[in-house]
Amino acid sequence: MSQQRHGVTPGNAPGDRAGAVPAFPDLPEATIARLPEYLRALHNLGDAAADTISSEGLAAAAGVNSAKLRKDLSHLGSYGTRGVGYDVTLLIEQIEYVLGLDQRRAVCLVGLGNLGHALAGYDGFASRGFKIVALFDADASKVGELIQGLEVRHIEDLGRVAVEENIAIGVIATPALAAQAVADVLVDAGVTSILNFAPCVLSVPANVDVRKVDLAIELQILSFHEHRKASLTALPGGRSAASAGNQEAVGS
Amino acid sequence: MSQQRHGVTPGNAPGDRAGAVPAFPDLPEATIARLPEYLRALHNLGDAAADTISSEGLAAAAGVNSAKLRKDLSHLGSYGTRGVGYDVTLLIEQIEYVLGLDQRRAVCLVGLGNLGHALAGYDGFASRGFKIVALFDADASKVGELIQGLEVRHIEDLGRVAVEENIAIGVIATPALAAQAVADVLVDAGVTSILNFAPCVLSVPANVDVRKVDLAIELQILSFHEHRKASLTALPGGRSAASAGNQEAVGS
DNA sequence: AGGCGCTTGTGAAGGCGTGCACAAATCGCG
DNA sequence: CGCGATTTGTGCACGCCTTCACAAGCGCCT
Repeated sequence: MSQQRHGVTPGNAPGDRAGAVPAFPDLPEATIARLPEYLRALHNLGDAAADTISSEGLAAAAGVNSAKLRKDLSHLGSYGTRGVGYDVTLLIEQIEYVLGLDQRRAVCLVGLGNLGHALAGYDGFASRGFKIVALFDADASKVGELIQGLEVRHIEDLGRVAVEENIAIGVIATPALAAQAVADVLVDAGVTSILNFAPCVLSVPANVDVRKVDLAIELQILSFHEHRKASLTALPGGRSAASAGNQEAVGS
Repeated sequence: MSQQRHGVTPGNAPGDRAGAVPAFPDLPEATIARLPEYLRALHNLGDAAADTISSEGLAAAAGVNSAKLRKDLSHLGSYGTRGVGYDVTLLIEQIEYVLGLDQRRAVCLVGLGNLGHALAGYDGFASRGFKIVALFDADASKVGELIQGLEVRHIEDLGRVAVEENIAIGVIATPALAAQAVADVLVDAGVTSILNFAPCVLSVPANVDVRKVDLAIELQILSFHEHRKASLTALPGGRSAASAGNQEAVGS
């Protein structure tokens, strides 16, 4: 599910390999969403395994169909060798290049409640190449607090600092009521990507990308599936606890 | 994008309204994912506005196309009145019923690091009808700690407690290496829905639903769009800061 | 009572994504 | 040097989802 999308108006030459410059083959959104998963799987494998991997193997590690994986990778060029597989190092490089991970992007985090605190200290960001360079909150009592070596600043400094530090990505972890105002400030400061944890819809200009993570929505979706499963009572192979271990392939 | 899905094998009578019993019109996954969003919008509106709302109005509040909203709602029956709109209260009731929110579902949370702590205290869960009834961690030094009035238990009690408390949904906020083992225990204890925050693929039986939230992946997707935007330098309406305020409709 | 405006519900078309199945390509071995 | 085993890259068909456009239905006003 692509989240809030926008007109892209690309129109590049189709067949040119991504040399080292602009010019993007416009990738399907679904593919883009899976590339980070492939990348993670590659890093896990790269630690221990051989220097080449088949589409079947990588697909299993990433939890997808091998045909899908091949098609995804084919969109960014031919970086595999028939009869052999994909060069792990080269593939990592390519995916990181396409995702733009070779360039450090400055991230700021707004809202340091429970969730914001956790995000500020989340290992996953740093270990995947993102660095939070500034923290903001509206609560004066939080300003000045040190979190992971970063000082919390007042939100009124957000606009200025965002410009100074050339921040590209803003993370909103404020209450819903404050989120739109924060987004407006971020946009004015030139931020063009927003990750929104507040449970609300954000209005932004068309050139700004917004992705939303709503924890409660995820639970509600699971709740639906629970409800559905519960309404199918009389079924073979019901609810008896399966024997230990994981005996199942990872569905599509 | 539906996450890890599984064969459903439904086959219900198509035209029957959801009276008060089982029998589900199998909703499209995409629709299910949007229902919580509609529900939130309805709650926001219900506080202040009239007791009826048009598809156009609700669609705007939820950030979607009005045609899509009507089709989504039509899947769960005709709860609107032509020429008038949807009865807010009735619609809320219906969506909550379909999502199974009228029944409290017990949730447990495993892993009380940074993220787990935040999730344990997250208002959004309680306010949307979910109640975390148990906390678990493998770290003995965390066991016994009180968080939001709940005592952290050792993970070896997970299986027993999950059965006792009839827990339906498990939230995994452990490091990636521990996640699969935790999932196995949850599954053995009869948990049939898992929300996974660990950056890894989980293997579970086909009757268990898994949804995954990976914060780093969200950032990487945004990073791609940043990269793409940056590679389209020479464009009209470039990067000059827009004037204050939000001047844009919320794209599809 | 009749007509008019408004809004829902839906048929149909188009686009996107998935997965199969196979041709093309590469390696290794005899 | 040729052959077979292996694996990538992709043409094609199918199904899901989105979007448009419009008929059907409802309430209100005259």
